[in-house]
Amino acid sequence: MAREPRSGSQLPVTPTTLADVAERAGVSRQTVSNAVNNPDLLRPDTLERVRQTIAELGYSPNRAARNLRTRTSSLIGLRFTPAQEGTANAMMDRFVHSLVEASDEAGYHVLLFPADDEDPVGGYDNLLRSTAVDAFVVTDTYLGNPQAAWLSQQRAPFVAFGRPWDDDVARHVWVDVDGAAGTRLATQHLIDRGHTRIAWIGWRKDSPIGEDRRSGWLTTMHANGLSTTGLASRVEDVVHSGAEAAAVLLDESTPTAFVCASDTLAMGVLHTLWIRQLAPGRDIAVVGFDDSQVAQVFPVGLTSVRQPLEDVAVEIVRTLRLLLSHQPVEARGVLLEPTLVIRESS
Amino acid sequence: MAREPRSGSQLPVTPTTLADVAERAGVSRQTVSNAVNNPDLLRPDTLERVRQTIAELGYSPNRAARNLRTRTSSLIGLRFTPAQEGTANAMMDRFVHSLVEASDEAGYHVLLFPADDEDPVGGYDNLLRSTAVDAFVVTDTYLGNPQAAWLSQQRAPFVAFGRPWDDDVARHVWVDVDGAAGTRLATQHLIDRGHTRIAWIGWRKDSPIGEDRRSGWLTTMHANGLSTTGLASRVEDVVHSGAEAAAVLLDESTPTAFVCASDTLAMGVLHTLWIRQLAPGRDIAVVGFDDSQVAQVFPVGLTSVRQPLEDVAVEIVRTLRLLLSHQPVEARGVLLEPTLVIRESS
DNA sequence: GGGTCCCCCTTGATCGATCCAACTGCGCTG
DNA sequence: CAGCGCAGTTGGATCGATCAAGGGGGACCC
Repeated sequence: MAREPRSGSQLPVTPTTLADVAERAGVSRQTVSNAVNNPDLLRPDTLERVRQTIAELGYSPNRAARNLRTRTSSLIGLRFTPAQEGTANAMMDRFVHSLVEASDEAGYHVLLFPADDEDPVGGYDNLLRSTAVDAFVVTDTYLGNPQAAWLSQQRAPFVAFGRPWDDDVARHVWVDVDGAAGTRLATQHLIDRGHTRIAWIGWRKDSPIGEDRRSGWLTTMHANGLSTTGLASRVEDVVHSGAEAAAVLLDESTPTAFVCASDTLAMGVLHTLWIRQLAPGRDIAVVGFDDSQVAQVFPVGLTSVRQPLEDVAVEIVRTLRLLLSHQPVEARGVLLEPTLVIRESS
Repeated sequence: MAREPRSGSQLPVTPTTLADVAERAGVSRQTVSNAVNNPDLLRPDTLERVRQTIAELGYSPNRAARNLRTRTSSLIGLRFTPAQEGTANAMMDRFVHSLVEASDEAGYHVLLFPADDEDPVGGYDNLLRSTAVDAFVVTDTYLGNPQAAWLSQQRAPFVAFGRPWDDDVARHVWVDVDGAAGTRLATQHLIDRGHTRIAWIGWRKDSPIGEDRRSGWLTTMHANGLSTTGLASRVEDVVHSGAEAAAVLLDESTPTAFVCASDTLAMGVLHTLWIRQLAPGRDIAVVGFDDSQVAQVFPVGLTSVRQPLEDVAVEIVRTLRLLLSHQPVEARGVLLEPTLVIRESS
């Protein structure tokens, strides 16, 4: 089993194995394994000697062998939906970045696999049965999505980013951001600035996330004794629709501020203001949702609700570790608070 | 070795193995393996019988065991740089999506690992030595970046998205987009629309990518007999700088159009136009680079150069497969042509 | 002196796939 | 009828790690 050490820093044809280290350090394989995984079991001087040999030979445990024996992979699967080019998608990308960071700190890597429209659970099934990943992070848990239910049924460990809105079925663990709290922040911010006629432009009624965000605006308005009649609009999540809705609301209800369910819709409002020669922030205030790049780069900075995606990722990874180590999870769901990033538009 | 088949569609505690399939189908393990990996070696009726058993038991080969034996992982490593929140980053995210799709079709998955600023090759080294990935895709090959050179030296298979600009050192395989061709398209488009005084706002001189894009503008102007004196500006890639540069150029050289090295800078130009009450597209034309979401969502759609990232990803995966199967790669580098997405701003 | 711990380390078996060499029919040839 | 080649199949070894037992030796106690 003797092997040549790495010449220079060149990778050898066959990488160093645990047995190589053992022989060189004059100990058994198990001792080397313990030096890596259970250092407390070794006498300090032995540990030091083995560690030095590991460093000398540039040894890293073979992932495949370890995975085979321990029946784990240190990989977290994430279905990466195809680029749809909207502001919501950009939010997801920011989340993926956070997830990669958080996972790494817990010793996990993130494995991406594509979405297959025809077979929504196909990718999951494959990775699960071939024991390629330890767990999943599920991101699209909107109403009627089969993934979460399917994974639960398979007893596959996973954490969802997003609440199960039809909670009579779902019994899984989740982390989410309180959208209503976000729009409450936004609305209160505008009220504090003296606005009283604050309009809402949101998504269609069948979107639970949209209705949640809408409720934040609604309750805050009412809590402040402000009327909301004629000030709400529900449209498709595209710039064009946002612009139209803003035009109609301006004509019919003369609002002085807009709270939107997304930055995309807020862009639409800004478009209408532009056409009507109204200055955002001075004439009319606008607040968006998601703090997308558009909000940041836009010449007139767009005030927007920002989801704490870094925290979401950390919380998800923390929960995953509990699940994987079969420890009890304190709460089935965790709800995090968003923040308001204030810019020139309000 | 007898195991219970899966009850219903529930995942068993210990998944089905190749030996289970063999026993149930009344053949040897090797025959099952061949049915999966070398179907031609089996008699049609045997193959059919084994395949049916595989389907019945819901068998998928254990990834770890296969990886250990074959010394491959079917994983492609990609360093996922932390979210810097610029338009360039959004471009990378779009590329990752394409890469996941292209990899999947070739039977690979994408493994993300975070960037460590202190040790630029740390993540690579780890994955390489632990044989966790088969190859890498390197995305940040700008001047002076050590990754590519280091990987080459380690004889690690990888393909770069981006040319090695200091090509006296680099000898690796790459795929890139012809930035100069993009700005040529943009400039010619503006010339065709009757513009003669077309300004350039680009990055600082030490960016080879920026200089490449600049050259496309320069050569096209000269090829059409147009002067470029006083029409070029090199600044930081932030909105603010773009706005300033546009203001200076407008005052001093009265251009009627702008070509920018990025959408970020184009946003700055739009900002200045907004302040000066100039209508983009009607009074002054603007072209950006990268076709980011900002360009698409902006009320006045921004004309922008779009990189064919889907094609880049496909080409990268194709090249990787050649590398991994030790087949000769036809060309050390492949240069793809971008397209111009024309919107209202020009 | 001898037994009992405990600490530290070693040995053999194992995870589940693929590689390897050998083995079995079967048809054909000399 | 022995010998040979070919296609299909077989059991055993192997990849490199961890798991589960199994010592050896010193300290300590009776």
